[in-house]
Amino acid sequence: MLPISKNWEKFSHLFAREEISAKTLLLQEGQIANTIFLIEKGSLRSWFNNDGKEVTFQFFFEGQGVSSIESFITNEPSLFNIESLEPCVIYTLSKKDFQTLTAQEPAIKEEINAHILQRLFLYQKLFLSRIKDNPEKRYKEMLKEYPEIFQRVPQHYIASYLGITSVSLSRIRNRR
Amino acid sequence: MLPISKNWEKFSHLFAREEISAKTLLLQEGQIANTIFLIEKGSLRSWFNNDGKEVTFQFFFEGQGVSSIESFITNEPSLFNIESLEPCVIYTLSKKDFQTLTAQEPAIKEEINAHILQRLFLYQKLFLSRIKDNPEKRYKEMLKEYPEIFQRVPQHYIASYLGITSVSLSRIRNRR
DNA sequence: TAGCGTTTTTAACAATTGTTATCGTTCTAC
DNA sequence: GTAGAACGATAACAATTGTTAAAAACGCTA
Repeated sequence: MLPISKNWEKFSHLFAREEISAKTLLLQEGQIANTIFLIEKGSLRSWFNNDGKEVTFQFFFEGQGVSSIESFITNEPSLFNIESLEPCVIYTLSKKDFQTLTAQEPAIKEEINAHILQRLFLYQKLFLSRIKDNPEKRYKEMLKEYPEIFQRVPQHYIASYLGITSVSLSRIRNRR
Repeated sequence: MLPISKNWEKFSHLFAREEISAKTLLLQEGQIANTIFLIEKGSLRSWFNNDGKEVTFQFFFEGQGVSSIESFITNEPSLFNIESLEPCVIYTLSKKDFQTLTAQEPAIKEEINAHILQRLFLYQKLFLSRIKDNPEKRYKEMLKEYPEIFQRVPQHYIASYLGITSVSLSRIRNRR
């Protein structure tokens, strides 16, 4: 999630509003990210292909800013796809405009750096969760912490996120 | 690993040489880290207690700088222990001296920031490995990438690092 | 080198998850 | 509104891992 603050609002004219349908690919694995997306309505997920299997590893909702920020910053190919889960209203910001913006507003550069740190702390947390907890415990943790996700996201994506098959998640959910 | 560079050498007088035996606790979970360790000889591991079970999650060798850098910087209690695997020769740097040092040498502050980023990228990599790969694949990856670790580190610590029991690792190793 | 604690292997069994397939149900696009 | 795709539950079976225990191998040191 990019922290969208006052700093950004002054530049709202640089953002383009877009309506997209569900399952729209906003960024493809291997491409260099040249856009930042802000979600006004709807949800996105990031996923990558692992030996023919989709692995979902993050969900995004209203108010969040989304990008393959590593790719966006370093110009390296993105390691993952960004795709809509529902019909969305998003605002897009091109890299060119982003550069204009950061040049004029160093505070935004700081925000981006803070954002990268946050992302990486998230990975740390997720990694430790994988070490410590089995799939069932991770499921319960997720249900407790982010119950709203289960209301909006198809279960097989959540299974993928939890590192198990949808069959296994279905079993865990119906374990008395 | 802290990248120990020329910047540090000027301050070698601030480091205290210490010889420690195997299985010495250098930092205890819950304590605030107030020391940075440089390994001249020997090896360390970081681990934490998870419901009574030790979980090892990193190994350190000669030339590496080690600390619970998050705790050291933020003064929050460390989330993990640092313990010697073998008899070691280490150099220790106190937080006080470290602060003197960073005040005089901003480049070292930069190094530390870069180090934190590196650490977090490591978590990202490890997290994705946990998502993508089963224990057997992670073992093979580790054997290919870091064969030297297997020469020096007891197998049950490696098993813990891979997220499996030592029994399971033994089975995987002896799978024809 | 003898003894003791640590580490690794092996075994048997239990629990969990994966795989494949089927079957309703729900969603979506036309 | 209907057809086809997507989704969730379930079943049967296979594969993997966990658990517990015991024995074998190893390494240190007295």
